[in-house]
Amino acid sequence: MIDVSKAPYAPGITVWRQIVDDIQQRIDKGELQPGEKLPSEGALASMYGVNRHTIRRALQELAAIGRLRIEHGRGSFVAATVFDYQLEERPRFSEWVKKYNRPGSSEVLEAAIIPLQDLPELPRILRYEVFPNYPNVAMVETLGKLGEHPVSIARHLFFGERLLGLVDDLQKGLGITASLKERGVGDYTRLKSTISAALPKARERQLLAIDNKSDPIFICENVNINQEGVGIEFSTVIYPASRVRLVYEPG
Amino acid sequence: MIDVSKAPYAPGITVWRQIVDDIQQRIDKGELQPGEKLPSEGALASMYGVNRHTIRRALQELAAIGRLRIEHGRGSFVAATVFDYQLEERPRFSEWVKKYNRPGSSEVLEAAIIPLQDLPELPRILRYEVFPNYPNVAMVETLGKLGEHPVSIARHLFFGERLLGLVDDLQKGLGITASLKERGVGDYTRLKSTISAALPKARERQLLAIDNKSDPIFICENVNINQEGVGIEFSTVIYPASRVRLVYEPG
DNA sequence: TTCCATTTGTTCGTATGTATA
DNA sequence: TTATACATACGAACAAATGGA
Repeated sequence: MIDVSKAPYAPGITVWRQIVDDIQQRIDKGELQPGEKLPSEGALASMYGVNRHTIRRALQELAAIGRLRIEHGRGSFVAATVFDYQLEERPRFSEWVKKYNRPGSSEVLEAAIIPLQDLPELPRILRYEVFPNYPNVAMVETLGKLGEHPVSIARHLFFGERLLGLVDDLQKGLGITASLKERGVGDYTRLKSTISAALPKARERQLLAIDNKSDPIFICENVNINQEGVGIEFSTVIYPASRVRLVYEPG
Repeated sequence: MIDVSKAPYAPGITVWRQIVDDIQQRIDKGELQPGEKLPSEGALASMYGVNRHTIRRALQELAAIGRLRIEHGRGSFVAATVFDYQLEERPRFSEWVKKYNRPGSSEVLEAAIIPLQDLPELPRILRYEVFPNYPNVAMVETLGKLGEHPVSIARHLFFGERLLGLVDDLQKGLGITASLKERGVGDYTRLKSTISAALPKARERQLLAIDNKSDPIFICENVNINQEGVGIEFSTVIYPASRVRLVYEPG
């Protein structure tokens, strides 16, 4: 909660700007957490010792620059941290981490060899007509985080005899990209991504730490191929829409 | 409802596949409407003159390819029609219409000249640093349909003195692309699209005919520029996620 | 379903300081 | 100096949305 040391306001700078700066600093310091509700306008007005209009002017500004979310009849809330995920031909989680300069992690939730026939998404996969018809695939499920924020649940399916060893590699602590390189897949590119949206199931909400029941998730189905055009990986990645935006930038 | 002319099944092709094709055709012809409930498995079995297992195999396949939704204890329902929207450097609604071979329409909901200052999204717009700083913009809101299905609500903001006349042009029945061409904007391309997701507000649900309260929408913010790199249009487009998937295909 | 308390949104009015012609 | 316009700040009242009893 906010504790205002009722200092007199500096002259020469408008009061509402000083309040904007103050609240922004409290957010940056972590004193105010993403999603947290601010006191009501009336309460803030008396805490800061100003008129409600002055508080409103400050809150409007903070909302305009994306630090707050104001909801009619409910209150003002500290905006969630948002990570822009770039749709690219060569998507790499490590690039994303670098962009936001936070400790990224990719925890393996599950890894197993699965018979092709058991895949519920098999008909969709076959329709792309790029994946080799091996009897088994390597399935790896990972939870991606940027800093403390869970940002993705990825279900990777790797096609090809050599890639089945990936499951072991990962349990030895090797990363996916590293293991692929080891196994002769140095470069792979995106053929297609199909994006849909839905509300999360219970497990997804829990893993992605989605508080608000009405926050949707993105569901991206990706087809990745090697330089010869052979399907290497089919992945289904779930992103929490409250924390991740997808960005398309041609060229 | 389905009326099966109990023809003998073609040899050489499995019966369940023939049933899949038959049901798929009925959906395509419009004989079965999106959301409609199919007869029970037992009823279908006797109608098609096959065992219930054969029907089940066919229904499983139809669900796997996304044409049906099977709900335990309720029945099978024709899946909503899904339109894939391609993220492209030169997006045109007309291309989308062509792809699905349906009568497309773009109804103008509202068109007006608006002072720049009154735009709630102004701070975000300015951050792109490509839009000229005219005092007014032309705002056009359109409802896009493919066949009978509403697929988009677009709020276009056009920047530049010459483009203010667009508002009049549209009320005369001219299309956006045509009017732009008239006004010297022959070619414009996408600089960036930012995609988020949320649940629709009441008005959006109504316009987009979204039945299910928990069906999310895509919100795409697009920045379009001309060949000189000057910002022409900032648009916010809403797609119903139950009916539209976004597709990214590099190259 | 209705009612009520809380909270934000909007619109009046008033007063003051500052920049500009 | 004067007049004007503008942004800032305060006060009060009511409208509209939300959530819980």
